Amino acid sequence: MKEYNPKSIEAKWQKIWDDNKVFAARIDTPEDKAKKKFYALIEFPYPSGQGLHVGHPRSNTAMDIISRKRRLEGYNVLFPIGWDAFGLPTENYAIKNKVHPAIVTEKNIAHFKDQLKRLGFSFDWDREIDTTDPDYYKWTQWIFLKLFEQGLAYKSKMPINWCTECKVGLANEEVVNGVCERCGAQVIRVERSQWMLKITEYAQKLIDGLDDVDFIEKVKIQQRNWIGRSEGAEVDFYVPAIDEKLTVYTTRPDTLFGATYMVVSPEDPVIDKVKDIISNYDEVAAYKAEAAKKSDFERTELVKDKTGVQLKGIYAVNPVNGKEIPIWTSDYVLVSYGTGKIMAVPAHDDRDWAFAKKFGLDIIEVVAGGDVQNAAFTDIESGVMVNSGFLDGLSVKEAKVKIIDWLVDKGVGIRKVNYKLRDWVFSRQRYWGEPIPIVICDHCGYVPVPEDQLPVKLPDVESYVQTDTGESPLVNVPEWVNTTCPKCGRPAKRETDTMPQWAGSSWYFIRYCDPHNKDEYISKEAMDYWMPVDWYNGGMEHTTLHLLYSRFWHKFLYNQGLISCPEPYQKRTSHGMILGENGEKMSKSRGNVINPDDIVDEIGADSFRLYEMFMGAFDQAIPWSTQGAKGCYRFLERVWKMQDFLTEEEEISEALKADVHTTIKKVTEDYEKMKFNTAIAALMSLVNSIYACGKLSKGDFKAFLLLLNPVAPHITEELWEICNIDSAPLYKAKWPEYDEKAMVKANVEIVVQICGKVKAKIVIPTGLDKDATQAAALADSKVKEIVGNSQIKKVIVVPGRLVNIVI
RNA sequence: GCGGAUGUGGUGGAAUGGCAGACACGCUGGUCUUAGGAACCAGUCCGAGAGGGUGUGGGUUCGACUCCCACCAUCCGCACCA
Repeated sequence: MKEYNPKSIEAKWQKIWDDNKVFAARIDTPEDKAKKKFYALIEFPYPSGQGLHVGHPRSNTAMDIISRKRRLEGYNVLFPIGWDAFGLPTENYAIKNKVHPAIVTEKNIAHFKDQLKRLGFSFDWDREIDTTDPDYYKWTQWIFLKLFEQGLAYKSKMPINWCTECKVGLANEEVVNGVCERCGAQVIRVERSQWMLKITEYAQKLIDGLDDVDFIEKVKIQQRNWIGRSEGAEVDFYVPAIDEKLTVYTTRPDTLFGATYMVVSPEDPVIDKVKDIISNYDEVAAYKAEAAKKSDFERTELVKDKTGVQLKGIYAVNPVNGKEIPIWTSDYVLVSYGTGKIMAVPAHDDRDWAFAKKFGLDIIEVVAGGDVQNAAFTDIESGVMVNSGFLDGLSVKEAKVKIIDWLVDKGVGIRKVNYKLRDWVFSRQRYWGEPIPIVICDHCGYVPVPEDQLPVKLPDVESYVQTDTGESPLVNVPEWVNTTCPKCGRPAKRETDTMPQWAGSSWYFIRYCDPHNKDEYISKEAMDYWMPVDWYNGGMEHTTLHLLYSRFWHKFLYNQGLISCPEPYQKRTSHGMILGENGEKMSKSRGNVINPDDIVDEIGADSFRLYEMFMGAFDQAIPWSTQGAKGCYRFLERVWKMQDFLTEEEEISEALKADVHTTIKKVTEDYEKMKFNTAIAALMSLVNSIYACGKLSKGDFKAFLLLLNPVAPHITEELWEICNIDSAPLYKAKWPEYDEKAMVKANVEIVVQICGKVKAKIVIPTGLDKDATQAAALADSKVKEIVGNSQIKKVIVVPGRLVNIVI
């Protein structure tokens, strides 16, 4: 027997798989199409300069296991790979080192590809895509134009999140704790004209669609929370001084009788309108200026301490009782949610209560059950309406229905659903992104670039740095910017903003089905066969970003009749992070980064993959342990040496046979549930049993190799070949099946408890009935001794498991 | 504050109503060795033992890591969303 040499084995099989295109997904022949399809997807990597980190292989290996298992089960499997290559780090690197981002990208991709190939993933490399390839982003631009045609892409001057460091506008999703998700610099609000995508139009569809897909529950919950649907009413408050209605949004219309003042956000246009009417405009204007200066971070920091100014000299009329209430402005009311105005009910809302206490405003109880002078009473389950005219005596729930009917009837309010979700800021003032295919014409406005002129390619520029005003470096390329209007033919300018990183990844799973199509973004044939993705694994950090954005694009395409399924992903799972050996998040600055290359060099890809799957529960964060990885290498060495155990015997023992079948069942089921750690533990146990026997039949070895193959594909193929398990290679074999009958052993050990404490163990024949089991337990000498003369009150028998005697 | 999770040996974890600690890592002792950071063998929850033991306190049950109630701790996400 040769020594186990992972390096040569792995190189050998990777070449065989490649040369024979073993993992190519095809629908060329009727036989291909007759097969059941399985589309497995991982989030395509961003090819950063640092190369692959150990997080990538965790997701990749998991889906590789599922894909390999599916192939052995006879499915036609699509398991593609590509590059999400537009983005800031590459651009920043390009700026610093004065290299074209395309060259940096090419270099990084080559490095990533090399690293991934060494790990032996069964990707279909013929379908490799790259979001920065004009042949790819042509279709990204094409989809943008579809959105534009339907009015879902629009330009709007609005306050956006501006990163002071990256000098770039950010989506809400990219702002974390008031700082830039990427660089950590402060984010401030600035007014800018931006391209926006109307994801809000799909808010309800994005919620509803979750009912029809198999996503892990926490993903669904997080998406629902992020979209933030709430039901309530809009109510009009008349303001006599300007003869206008101010409309507020509330989820508690039942508390309308308790509204003692009104608050508008500092940005509300009504402030301008009352400029000459109110007596303290200077004070209000100063407050407004102060609020505008505050960054989001400062605004959230001051959560507890409420500020505000009354608009003195005017009041609003509560439609339900004609009461005149003061109007205030405060930054605890957000311009971007609801109507930007609220009715304040301090008795039943914590924020209003804090504000009212600070400024000495009235607190009127309208729901009985609390002590509203000491704290807001916000329980909506138990309260009964009081001080509320025709609502008195009703429950909160009943009052809600009745008041809305009343408001609608009187024409002073409507039922209203609101969402926290905002439209998606889609412009970036950066170079390394897809150009937005729009021409700005003084006469015609925003004019889409005609389809036959796509792609609008990125021109070369001298410098990738934004201008001082924060515009895209593309403005410095006059020969590119200056063009003619496709509509009227007069001189016009190209849009210089580019798309955000999220654009290319919002539809890449569609392109994988038909990556080389020059005429369409996907053919009908490929779409009908491959879509939707059957199983998508990825990180939780993408739940409210990529995962939501791509569902939005997909639903839009579905609405346009451009794709045949309403949801892109049938199933979504998520892996836990791999931490450094010290239990902290892996990062360069902490110096705890593990490079997969080093591990593969030392113990090989199979051991590396095995350890990544064995280290712990797949969905939990787990610290890396290089020692643990070496333990997996030891296991594979033991597997390697099993070739010496092979005998001509067909069955070694009944017990081993039962072990093999039990393991087939366990491993088959555990892989499906992504319980890779216990599947591998079962395989290790089986190896321990085989070692105890010291011999092994070919049939048992065959089953074992197939079970281990998805995790450790190289060593299993090699052993299959050298032990001559079959004339065809393992990758052409069939997944093993288990026989329930073979899993049953002749005898079984059961536990005898006395009053719930284990006192003895007895071996009885399998299948013994309750009475016989009980008799066997009572006949045991140790049991007899303990029971003695005590009276037996009760005996519980669980056949095949235990007997519990209560005395 | 709201939402979600997690809590078991020295470590990663297993067991989802039926023998707690499977499977590994580490450690201890041994075999072989010039050597061992290799390989193999034995041991390894605590306790001398009876017995005790899954964050804490209660409950349900013949029986609870598992189910119920209350609490504590840690992690993650969202956060003035009316």
